[in-house]
Amino acid sequence: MSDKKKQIAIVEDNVKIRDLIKQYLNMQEDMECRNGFSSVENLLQVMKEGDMPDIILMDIDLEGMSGIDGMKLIKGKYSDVEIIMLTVYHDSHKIFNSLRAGASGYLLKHTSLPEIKDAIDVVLQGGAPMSPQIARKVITHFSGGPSDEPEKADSGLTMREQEIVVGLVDGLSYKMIADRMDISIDTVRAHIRNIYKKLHVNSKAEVIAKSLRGEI
Amino acid sequence: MSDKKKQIAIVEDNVKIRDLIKQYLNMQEDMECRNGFSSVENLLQVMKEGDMPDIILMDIDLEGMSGIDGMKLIKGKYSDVEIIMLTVYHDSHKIFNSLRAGASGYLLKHTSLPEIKDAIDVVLQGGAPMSPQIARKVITHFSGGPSDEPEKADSGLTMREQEIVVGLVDGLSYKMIADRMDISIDTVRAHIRNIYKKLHVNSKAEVIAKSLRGEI
DNA sequence: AACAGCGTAACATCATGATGTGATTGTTAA
DNA sequence: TTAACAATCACATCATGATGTTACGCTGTT
Repeated sequence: MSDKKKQIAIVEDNVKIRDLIKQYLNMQEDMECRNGFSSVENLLQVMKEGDMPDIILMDIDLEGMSGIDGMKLIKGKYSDVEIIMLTVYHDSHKIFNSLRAGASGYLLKHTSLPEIKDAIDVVLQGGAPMSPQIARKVITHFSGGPSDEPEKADSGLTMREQEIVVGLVDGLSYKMIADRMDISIDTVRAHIRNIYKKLHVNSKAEVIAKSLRGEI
Repeated sequence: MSDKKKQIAIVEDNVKIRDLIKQYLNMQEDMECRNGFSSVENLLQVMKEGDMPDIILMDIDLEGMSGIDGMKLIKGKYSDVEIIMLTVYHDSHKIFNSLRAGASGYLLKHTSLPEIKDAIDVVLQGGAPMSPQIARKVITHFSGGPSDEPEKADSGLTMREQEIVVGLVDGLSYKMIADRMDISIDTVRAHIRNIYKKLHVNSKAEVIAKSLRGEI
């Protein structure tokens, strides 16, 4: 790691909070926060003049340009700046818009000063800090899926049959499935026969395709 | 919160690791880990008998059914169980498959025991624990955007070979593919040989699975 | 001109998959 | 207590898939 102090910028319109964070960061060995800004416009001004921070702590709810729009702009121009969103919002829309726009992390504002410091360290090490509540939303979003499938068409497969399907999807042969499930190959055949009947197919390939299309 | 101890289950094929975690969790006030399992199959057996854990710590790399497949099965049947994936993999595919399959958290295995305990607490409070490195990958994925899929893992398949793959995914036999493409069945065989070589697989099933996972 | 890669094709051989028939055990619901 | 169904296993047979080897014409590159 370079021993040069990392430059941190803060964009936050509440002066008290801003100065508090700024002071705290300046007490750290390895970071320096020269500038605090009350708006994205101000920050951009300074960056255009060549004063490039390594990491930006950005509030979402700002006067003028929003933090999210600001981030898009900044990421567009200076793509290697890391930006951590700092906000009171739990709102999923804001969170996902931020992440999509390229945020490196997303912290809730009740985060303590040491935690903010830790978050910055995490980003410097290539990680992404996230409050657990935020992570939960992200994951829920994933689970819900991008195009989330309405219903899982049950197909009435039994436990055992589903396990067989899993084996097929994993690309296993009957023999390997039999070994994995500790049953005979003829039993595997029997199950597969029943699966074919229930799914109205007649080849391994179709079962795999159906399964991976979420039609099982 | 209820004052009843939360039931934790562990699925991990390394007995040492499993027992270590189990012991540690049992030393906690508010959690109990009665059962450790070496495979998803074993866990499912016990769950089927009505022994329902609140949270499952699940290794990804297991004998028999993989942790990801296992999670899909479990989430399908018992959707309100929380599952935390525990793994050595940084591999993006595994991570996203886990999250999509409904994992409540994703920890790397070097995670310390107290951190695992904290992770469980986080889940119980409705959050989602995530190692910073994992969070980073998730965010990067988001930044890539939901609509665009830039990673078309090329695999270097030729036009003709891709047509063959389409045929396979459609569930066609060699003969049917030959007819559709108006070539001989031996040519289909030849193409498929080359496809297998390029994709490092050795069955129709694997090609179909890869293709439908967007890995081609 | 020589080389490499693609698309085409044939022949052979063994492994695997698909399907029919039939049977035993246990659990569950009518 | 039947009847239905899940899960287990066996034997048989034919179709399909996997893999090795070899070969020819075409195209683009060195």
